[in-house]
Amino acid sequence: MSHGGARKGAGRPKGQGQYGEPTKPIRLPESLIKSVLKFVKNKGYQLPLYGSKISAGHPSPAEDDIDRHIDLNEHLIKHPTATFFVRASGNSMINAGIHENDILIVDRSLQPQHGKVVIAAVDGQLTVKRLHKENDKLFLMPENPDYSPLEITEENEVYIWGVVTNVIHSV
Amino acid sequence: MSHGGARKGAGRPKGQGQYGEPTKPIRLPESLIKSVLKFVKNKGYQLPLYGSKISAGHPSPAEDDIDRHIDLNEHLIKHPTATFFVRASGNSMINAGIHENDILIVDRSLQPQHGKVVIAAVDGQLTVKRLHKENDKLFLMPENPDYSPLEITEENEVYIWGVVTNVIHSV
DNA sequence: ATAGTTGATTTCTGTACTTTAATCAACTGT
DNA sequence: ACAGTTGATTAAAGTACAGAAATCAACTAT
Repeated sequence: MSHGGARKGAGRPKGQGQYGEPTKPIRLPESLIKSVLKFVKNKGYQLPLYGSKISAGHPSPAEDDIDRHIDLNEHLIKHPTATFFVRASGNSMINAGIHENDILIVDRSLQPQHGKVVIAAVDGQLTVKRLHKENDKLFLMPENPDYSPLEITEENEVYIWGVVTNVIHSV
Repeated sequence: MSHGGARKGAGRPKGQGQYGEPTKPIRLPESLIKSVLKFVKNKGYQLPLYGSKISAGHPSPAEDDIDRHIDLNEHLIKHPTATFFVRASGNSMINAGIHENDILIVDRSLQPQHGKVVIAAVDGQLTVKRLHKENDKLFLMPENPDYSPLEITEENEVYIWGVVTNVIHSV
């Protein structure tokens, strides 16, 4: 009086889970569970990055043109604990591609070297400038002919916060 | 012959876990476990966004100036399944803040309306232009005086891929 | 006294196990 | 014959439980 029985194909099919693949229980801090579930739902925000050439037709950019998939956080933020964002104001760095209200990604763990764009505090105001070293003198150089360089001396209290790595501009 | 015994303060202290807060086991797809652990280690990539004013001194940008904490993915990508990235080439949109090699964030779920910056396929080549509607005619407008507008007609095979929402520029 | 040892206690952590879900095939009634 | 029912089977999902870790206080030896 047997029903069913051992046979191929019986049982719940594989890949029927919500993720279509095997899962494992992992302990997560409660405060992050919500955002982790969102993160997982979006497959870790791994989105395709295309080049500029696409094959003809228009079903979708050609698969073979996909350079790779990237996650903005991982791609832009190398030192998460040392990184912060600043909203840019003014247009003294317009020629470096920094516009009013852009979001600047600042990495505090990078050395502010000659030629780097840095965030500096001048008179209690954050400002973006390119750091320029010349004959042991340090300058904060704007990249806009309407503005003047500022030399960093003992007198003026200038503190360099970090190095700007990327600019996020809203079109 | 008893040692220890029930008493206040005995036992492993609370908040001694690696996250300093209660945890819960959650099932995750195996392929994403690695990146989820990274995500959790970085506290969900929630980083502070500062304004441009800071209080004097230089221990750290004043706490009260923190607008909020943001996650780049959540902030920039509203429709994860419809979003992709394209690397910009050429400088026909320089006046819109789009430079060579910038990464463009493109949302395919947004309507390409008049005035929006769009990604279009022209002759099998991806191009960025501003969409311009005038008397029922559609144009792809460069934002660089050295380039000319292109009218979208039945003849030329122009397909609009999506709307550019943000530009990521490396300094 | 004082330092080290040991049992009791509490929390943390990973995974084993139970419950639920989905499918197949034999069985049953019309 | 055909549709519906039921047991067997396998996979998925959530949780309970056992072992590890950390701390306290009584005990012990010096």
